[in-house]
Amino acid sequence: MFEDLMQFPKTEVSTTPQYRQIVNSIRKDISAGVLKEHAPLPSERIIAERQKVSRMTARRALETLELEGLVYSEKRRGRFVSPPRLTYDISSMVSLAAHTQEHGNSLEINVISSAITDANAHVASLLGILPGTQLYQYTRVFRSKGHAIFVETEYVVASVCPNFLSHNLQQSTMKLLENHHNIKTQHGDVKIRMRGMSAVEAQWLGLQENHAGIELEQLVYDTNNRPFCLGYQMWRGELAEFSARAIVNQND
Amino acid sequence: MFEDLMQFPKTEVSTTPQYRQIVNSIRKDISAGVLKEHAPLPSERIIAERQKVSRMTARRALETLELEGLVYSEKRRGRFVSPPRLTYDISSMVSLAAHTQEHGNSLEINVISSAITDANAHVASLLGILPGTQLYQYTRVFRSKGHAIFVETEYVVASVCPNFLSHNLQQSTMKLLENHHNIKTQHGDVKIRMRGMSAVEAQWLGLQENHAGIELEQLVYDTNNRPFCLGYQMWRGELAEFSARAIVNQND
DNA sequence: TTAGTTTCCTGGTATATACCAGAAAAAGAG
DNA sequence: CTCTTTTTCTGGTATATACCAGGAAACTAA
Repeated sequence: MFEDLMQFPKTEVSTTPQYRQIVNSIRKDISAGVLKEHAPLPSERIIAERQKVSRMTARRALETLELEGLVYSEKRRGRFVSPPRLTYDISSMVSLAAHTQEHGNSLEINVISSAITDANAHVASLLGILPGTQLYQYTRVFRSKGHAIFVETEYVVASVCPNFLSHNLQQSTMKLLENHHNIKTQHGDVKIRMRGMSAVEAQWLGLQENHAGIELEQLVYDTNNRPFCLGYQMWRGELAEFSARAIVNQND
Repeated sequence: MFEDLMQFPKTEVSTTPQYRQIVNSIRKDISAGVLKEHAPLPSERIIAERQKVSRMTARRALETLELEGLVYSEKRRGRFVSPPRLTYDISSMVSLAAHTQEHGNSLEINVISSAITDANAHVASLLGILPGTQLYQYTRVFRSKGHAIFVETEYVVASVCPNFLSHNLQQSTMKLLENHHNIKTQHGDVKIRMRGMSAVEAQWLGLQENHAGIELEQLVYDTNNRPFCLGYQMWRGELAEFSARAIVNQND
């Protein structure tokens, strides 16, 4: 299965570091399809043995592949080949859940927690409300084919949608608010940044702490131009791709 | 200067790993302002000595801080505190160069290379031209206060702007095309993804290979709805934040 | 068959050591 | 004072070893 690893001529005095040679070899196997998506990679110890390097060197090679996004690791289970990226169109504020389901790709939603809370200073200032105002807060994990893609925490102003939490949260929030509370979304302000995951986020996604991810902050406005929902999505960086359409400001 | 590192009670039998305790300690110093932006962190050897851990453990702590984006490293010079993120508004296709300069933050542009090339299959398909069509290709590094932020490679269809490369490329491309070639930008399709840097990209930015970054792919259309410019920006992930505005599709 | 236990395998943490290459500062020469 | 050389400091690579904790599979007793 991992023949390429064997053939690599280590005798050849190369200036490229050993760990990087291993990286290249595995990368080749992945792009050639020898290793398919979600397939387990050889373990640190096995690579060390086959390549005649120390385990720490093998480890470094695998960690590099993780950094590149070609490989992901689950806590103590092993390392696996990353599947192709999932594209999320942030310009069309349509919830990913609705979008993906319409296109046949299943997207499972797990509700981790839901509660009524009081807005803290940060959330309050973004939502334009007073600190202490009642909010619905809930956290959901989104999976595709059994694999966690991202985790989302949303804050919804409670006064605009009484008994919100009594609904089934395993669906698109925007559609839920539209159908049951007559709130129409007008637009959203989105911010995207790269960030290391916190301990809880990593746990929710079944990953190793400090896994690199992309955070998506969404502030959603209703047709009265008032913000009513704030969401934070933490995506596995290697699985995500975001698309947007930029319109030129004519009076510039 | 690094007093906090000394006081940390390592005797306290904690379940949190030593390297993570060091991470927390340094993180505290950064958020408290003891360590200011671009300030050098103590070296691996010094941390190892002071904290009475092996150098590899100190190293792991510093690498974790890099993953989190709080710290960046320059090749063999040392590690430094990351400055605050720079926000780039992808919705208003205004070039970052123009935008930043209007707001007083200087943004220096270094032209690394510029040439006339033939479109390869990939670029051609995106630009809607035939492979082999002549293109202007140029690479520029963008710096703020002397620190590299991102590197950009753009491909412009040569036929629409003769003698394009004779202009000074140390300015906004969109404005240049508008002023000298009467090409007006209408909109752009943007894609954002996290990626490890290639060797050259890292070199251009003065960073270590496999530094995590964010790639921004921009396909720019003119008022005839024809794509004329393709750009790839590689941002230092810890320094970038992208904002966009999403408009809801009413007939959804 | 099923439920529980044991064993093996995985990565996670940690140490101590060694040498290399490049950046930068210190020392020396003119 | 400037230019060159040397030394020191930085991270980068690499080895060999050790023990731990949790997942998974195999084995074992009901």
